[in-house]
Amino acid sequence: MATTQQPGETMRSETRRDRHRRELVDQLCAEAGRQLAAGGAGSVTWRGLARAVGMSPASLYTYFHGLDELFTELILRTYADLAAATHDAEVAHRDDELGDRILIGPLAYRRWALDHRPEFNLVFTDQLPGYAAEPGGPTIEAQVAVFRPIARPIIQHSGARSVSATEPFNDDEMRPFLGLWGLFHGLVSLEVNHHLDWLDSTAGFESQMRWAINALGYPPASARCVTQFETWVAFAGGDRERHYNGD
Amino acid sequence: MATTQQPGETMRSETRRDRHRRELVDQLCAEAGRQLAAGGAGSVTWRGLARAVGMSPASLYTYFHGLDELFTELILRTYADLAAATHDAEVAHRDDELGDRILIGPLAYRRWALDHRPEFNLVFTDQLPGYAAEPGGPTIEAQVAVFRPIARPIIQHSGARSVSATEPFNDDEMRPFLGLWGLFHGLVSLEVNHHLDWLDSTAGFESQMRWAINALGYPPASARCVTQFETWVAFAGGDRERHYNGD
DNA sequence: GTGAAGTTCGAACAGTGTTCGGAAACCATA
DNA sequence: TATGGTTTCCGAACACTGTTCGAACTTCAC
Repeated sequence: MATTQQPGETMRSETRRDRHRRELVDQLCAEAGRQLAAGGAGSVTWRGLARAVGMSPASLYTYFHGLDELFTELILRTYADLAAATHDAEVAHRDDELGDRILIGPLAYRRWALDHRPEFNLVFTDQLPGYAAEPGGPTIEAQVAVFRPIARPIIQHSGARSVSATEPFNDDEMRPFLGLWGLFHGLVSLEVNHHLDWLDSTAGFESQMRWAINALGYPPASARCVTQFETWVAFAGGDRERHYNGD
Repeated sequence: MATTQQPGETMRSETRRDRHRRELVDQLCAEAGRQLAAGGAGSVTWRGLARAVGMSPASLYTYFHGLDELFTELILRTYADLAAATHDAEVAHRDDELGDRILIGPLAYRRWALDHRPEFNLVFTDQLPGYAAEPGGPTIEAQVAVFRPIARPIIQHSGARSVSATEPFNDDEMRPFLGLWGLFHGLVSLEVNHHLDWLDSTAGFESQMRWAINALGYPPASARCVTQFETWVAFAGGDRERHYNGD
């Protein structure tokens, strides 16, 4: 269980144990993320994790109640990384025209997914049996944080009231966005799992998204939008990468 | 390795061992399908399978080279079951109007997925590390068999030449279908993995599909199309179920 | 300094996939 | 029908896995 400072508690100074605990939890998550990226969810193992940090397998139970709890923490951190990717992309292209701003979100979503295939599957498909995010749980907010930057251009354009950066969208605001989400999530999900290897999936994704943006009544994105985004990723994308691994 | 009669071999009468082998492979796949449906891919286990059929774990290596080979066979059989679902739905509604025929495919796709969540994830996401279907492999044809009945109304309507039931579609015919596939696959994938629990996903799916059919320029599906399909599933769907489990 | 709380570890248990050698059963052929 | 080769089956073993327990050890708050 990742211990976070409860809001009601008295603010005590961080003790020596607390810092060690915090650093070790980060180290464990980073190592788990490495094993996940290397060999998929099936190859992140309790004993291997203990071996990587030089401790006994039994000792790890001080920091996580078991493999399930470690996976939920890993899911939350992966959500945060994906949210950072979509957020950074939206911020970097905030001054572009509307069509480009709408296209940027799905592009960032796809780029992150193709660079983090096991993480994408870990977050979006049930790898463990019988696991379901409880309605009030932190998974929901993490999910909203992923899609807020993608939906912001649309909602800012359609809605009369402006949308603040921190205020979460409610269901009514999310619903018209459902179709677009389904489309690019489906295409990305198929591509991540090698179901679109028989075609030029990059061009296919771009053309499908342009068609959808047009069909929804928004102005078309510029021709240079995709290449502009890719060059931005090439320069700014590397910085975030170290941020994810936590070391 | 599921031994099938090679076309070049001399046709010998099925010996006692051959029948026993065939029946046991079917029994193993059926049992694996049961464990998969019950607890997800992680809970179908080699020793548990041996226990279920009353044999030693070592003996199973006579029929499958290992857990990976059993999973690929299971994937193929699951593909066949999903293909049967979409095929049966298309055949049953072949005389409906164009809009309804287009909507029926995604409805059948979604219905099967919600009734077979672990199977859906097994087929469409990489559960094992480093597995990728080879280009000429049987997975591709199995995938085409799933989508041929869904795409048939569209291709029959748009293409000048008629499409036979057995002839596979080529890439050019599949590409305009990509957007629709991405849309309903994405929505279903999200729904299967409990990412749409916060809304009425049934109504959302229906409205999104109707919108897409309209945006693509096809006539709208009738209002009673969905309820008609569901009642058809309630009567005819039960028959196919036994067909899948193989017993 | 003292008692409580947190941390670490070794040992053990039950479970897993897989390999190997030998003993049966089966089957085609002589 | 007897023979020889192939196929099937099993017990034992190996190297793993997640998890629990109890006892030592360290750190913290008072």
